[in-house]
Amino acid sequence: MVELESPQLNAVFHALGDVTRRRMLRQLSSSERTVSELAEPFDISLAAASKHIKALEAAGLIRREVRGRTHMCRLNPGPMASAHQWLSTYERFWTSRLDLLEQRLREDDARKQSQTSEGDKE
Amino acid sequence: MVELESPQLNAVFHALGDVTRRRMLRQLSSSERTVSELAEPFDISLAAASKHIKALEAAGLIRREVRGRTHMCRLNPGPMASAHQWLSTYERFWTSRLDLLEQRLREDDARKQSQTSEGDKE
DNA sequence: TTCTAATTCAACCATGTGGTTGAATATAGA
DNA sequence: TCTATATTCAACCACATGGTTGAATTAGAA
Repeated sequence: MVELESPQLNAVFHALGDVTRRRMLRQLSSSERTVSELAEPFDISLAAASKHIKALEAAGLIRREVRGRTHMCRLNPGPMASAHQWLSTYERFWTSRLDLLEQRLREDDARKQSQTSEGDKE
Repeated sequence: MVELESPQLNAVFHALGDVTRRRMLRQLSSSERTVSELAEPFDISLAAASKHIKALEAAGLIRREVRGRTHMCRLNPGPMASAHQWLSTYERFWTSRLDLLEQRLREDDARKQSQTSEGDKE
């Protein structure tokens, strides 16, 4: 059910590649917040904060519920799970020394059967 | 030991926010490759590929070993582990319904003690 | 209705990004 | 030594990004 297509991942990783936005997510992990509440800790204009929030929303990382004139934002964890899952593919590379040995063997293997049939998708 | 400071995370997430670079990492997960080997599947110039590789290197996601005139690249998993770990902080938000209930309670809690002492760092 | 608060929009700016091409560098091989 | 290969560098371009300011929009509150 978790989507791993590129456009989504692009947006998610891009959104996460900014400290301000990561801090906003951190804020939302304790409770939902309005736009002004999210903007408050930062020394930037409300308009700038609004743009950051739109980036998070575009990546699907947050959801917004308009209540009168205030916009209430809350975390939407799905895309984070996708990113997490994408990274998990590489988990064996950092987990154990044993896996490292295994990897070496697979490398030799791959090296033997020259460059026929590149199964790499993303 | 895993570093979670912002500049590193910025570079890592930024590097991951591009399909070409993610595909390059995918290639490197089966075996180490030279610059030209990494560039081959893409319809871009070698110079462009070289830039992508530099971005991955800057993020610490790959290591390069110069062997004569060829540059051999291999995966460096550490920073991926950092990103993975960063995301893990939010794991409870997507794992179980029970955690979702717990989160609601924490939200109410946070809401009660107004906005005093924002402990949010990133 | 009128004032004020919450948020976005639009225009603008400096800088970054991903791509190009052509030249430069350095090494392997004849 | 001469030539071909592997890679980077430099200059350039179009467009995205993150920021600004000031005006517009919308909805509570008086």
